[in-house]
Amino acid sequence: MSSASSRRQRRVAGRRHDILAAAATVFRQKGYDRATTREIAAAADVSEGTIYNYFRSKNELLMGIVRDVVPGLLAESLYLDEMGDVRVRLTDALERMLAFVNENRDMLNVLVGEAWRNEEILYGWLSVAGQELLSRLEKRLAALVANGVLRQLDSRLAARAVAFTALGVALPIVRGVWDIPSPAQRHQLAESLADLLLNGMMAR
Amino acid sequence: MSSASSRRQRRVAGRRHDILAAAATVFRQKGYDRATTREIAAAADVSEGTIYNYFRSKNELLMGIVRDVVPGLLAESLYLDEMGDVRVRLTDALERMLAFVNENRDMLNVLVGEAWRNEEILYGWLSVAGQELLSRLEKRLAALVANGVLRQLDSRLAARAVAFTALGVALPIVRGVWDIPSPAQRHQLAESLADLLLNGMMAR
Amino acid sequence: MSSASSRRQRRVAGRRHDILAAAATVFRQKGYDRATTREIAAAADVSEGTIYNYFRSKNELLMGIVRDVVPGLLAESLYLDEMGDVRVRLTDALERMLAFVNENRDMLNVLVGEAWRNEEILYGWLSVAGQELLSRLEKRLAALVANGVLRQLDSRLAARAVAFTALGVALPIVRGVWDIPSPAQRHQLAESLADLLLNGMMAR
Amino acid sequence: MSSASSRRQRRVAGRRHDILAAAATVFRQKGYDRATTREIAAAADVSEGTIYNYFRSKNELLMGIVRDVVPGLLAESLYLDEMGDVRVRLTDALERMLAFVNENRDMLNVLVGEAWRNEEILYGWLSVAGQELLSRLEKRLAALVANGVLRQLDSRLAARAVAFTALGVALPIVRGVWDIPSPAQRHQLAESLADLLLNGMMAR
DNA sequence: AATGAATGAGCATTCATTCAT
DNA sequence: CATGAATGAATGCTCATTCAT
Repeated sequence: MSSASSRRQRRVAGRRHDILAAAATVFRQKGYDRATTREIAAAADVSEGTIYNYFRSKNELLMGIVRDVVPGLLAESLYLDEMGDVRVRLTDALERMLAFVNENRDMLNVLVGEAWRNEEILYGWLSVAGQELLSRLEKRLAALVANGVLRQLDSRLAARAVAFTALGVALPIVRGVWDIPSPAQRHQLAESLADLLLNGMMAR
Repeated sequence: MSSASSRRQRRVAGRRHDILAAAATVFRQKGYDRATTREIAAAADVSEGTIYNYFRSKNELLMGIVRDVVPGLLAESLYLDEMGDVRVRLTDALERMLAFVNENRDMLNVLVGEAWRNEEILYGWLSVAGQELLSRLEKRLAALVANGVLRQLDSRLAARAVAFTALGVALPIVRGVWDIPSPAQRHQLAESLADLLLNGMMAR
Repeated sequence: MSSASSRRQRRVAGRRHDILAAAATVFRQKGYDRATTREIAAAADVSEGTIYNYFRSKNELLMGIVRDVVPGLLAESLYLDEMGDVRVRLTDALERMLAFVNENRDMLNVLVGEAWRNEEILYGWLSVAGQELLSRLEKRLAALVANGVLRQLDSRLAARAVAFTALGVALPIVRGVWDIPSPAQRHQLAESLADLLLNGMMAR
Repeated sequence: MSSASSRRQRRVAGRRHDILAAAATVFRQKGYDRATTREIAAAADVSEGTIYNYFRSKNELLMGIVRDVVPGLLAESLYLDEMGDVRVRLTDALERMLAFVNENRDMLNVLVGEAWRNEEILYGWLSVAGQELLSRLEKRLAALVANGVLRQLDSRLAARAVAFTALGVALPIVRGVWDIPSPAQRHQLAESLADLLLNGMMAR
């Protein structure tokens, strides 16, 4: 019967996801190296052996997390190409970024922490996503400069400034040293950052 | 004899420092967890046992590195309190920060990487230094706002924006994904960032 | 229905045999310890669980193989009790032994390899078969000595010499370091060995 | 002082040997696969970690045993090239072989047992030693045939017959199913085997 | 102080066996 | 009966730390 087999399939898919979520939690708490497969198994309420029915090794757990997060990272990247006031659009983009970071704190925490040491993750996944984001951003800024909306500036450098400011804001959230901001706080933060980035701090 | 004992002190201090430098190198290459005391001993050209004559544990090596770096972090913090054009001062401050980061890449790499997981390092040292920097920066910005040099803005938020932009720029250097910038490049980068932070991206 | 139940019996017997054959193959390739039930199941085109419907444990697979081989070992043992020229009879016996070894290489390989370690197999089966063979052989030789066909010799020792020579020749075949000899080669080998055993190497 | 360092060297050499001897004992009792490093460590009265200060892996223990045994195997090979009565010389050679087998029962047991499964050991060491022995033996026999001491026979086949007879006699001793023969028993056994090999079983 | 061999707790991974479906 | 996911004990190996020399 399809119901029996599909139920099993669902259970199997569920297990995979459960194990990955448990791994992300333990990796965030202890870091990849200090996390043990025993802890992960306990966190997933599964025996140690079961982990190896779904993943070939501890490292595959990490890679599974990477694969789950990175696509969203790209999908949620800053959209500035739509119509409308540049301030509104930048605010909106920053806000969505903050929301994404907020929702994926655990996995991003693991991802960034391991990328700091693991070249495979850094260059194979995170760096790829980062380059993609930067290049999209640079094109939008160049277009806005051409339109005369933004002043003459090095669009490559400006893209980095925007991206790194966003990174600088996101990191403390991901690391958990900033309390999770509420949606309203996120909106205000995004607005203020957009204001600063567009108008600078100087008095006129 | 004072000369004899001071010579001994110097030799001892030298050994201590050599071991710490070796540990920082190995920690950067492999990360704290994957680094072995055997490797550190080899890198310091010392036996494994000798490490334990100077440090109580592997973790103390990490803490020794922290203690060596953090004071410089505070000493090199952004000085904006002197006289002169705000643009020149901000440029100068950013430039010095980049130079400091450049010179201490190895130890900062270890420090940031471990702070990502280690609450003791994060809250005991890095966070303390960060809070100190932020609070100094906020005071300077508030003073400049009061002077009318800067426009009315949330000085707390602006301080964060400046600090996080600096962080965002520094991280790739520390991680080693950006080539080490030359002094000239650093100056130009600092100038551009100061310009963006002060004047924003908007056309006037 | 008797036909239905006998069909089931045959199917069951078939499965049992298939699993045992698969086990013998995998045991020969990897050795008992390094063979996994998963591999055996795959080789038998059966699920892992099914093995345990026919055998209580992995060890029972080994014992099943033993039980399959040992009776043949005894049945094919050296017959010297018939009439005729002793040289012809010894040649014939050695030839049949070689043919048996050739045909049962896989199972004998497993059997000997495990008997080397496993007291149960060695003493419970192989040694029993060996003792039986030796004692039959000794009796034949003693009779031939009594008949004056063979010279005065320690029939116990002579039996061992014959048996061990046969063993020494058979082992490399079983182990697979000798190419499988053709029937013609087997005949020639048997003839030469019989000649040596009967006439020795000395010039007259 | 040389005494201190040489003492350490001796202790180190002793440890290596102790561990290897313990490994040989456990390997013989349980076989390579069923032997655990924990047991070996206990048998050597050493901690598990210490094993790995002297050997890279469990497999290296096996290889260490191989390297210890094989040279002796070749050195003790059958010398038939000296002057004197062929019967005396063959008896002597067989006797020395039996003595060697007797003294190295444990290590030979491991060696043969593992060669049964392990191609590296079989072809890398045992087979090499065997080929060397066979070729030496064949040359001696050919020379004796040429001298007219032995009758016309296929020296290749005769060498195999002698070697395999020796193998067949040695195996039960190595396996431990024959009680360890006393020197006197070994002499008598060697004499009888030499007699059989040289004169055969036939009445004249 | 310096050395490096010894220690043993701890870890990732495997695999025979069980049992719900 | 057949299946194969789940189990968890067992294993080879690592490495921070100790300590006799």
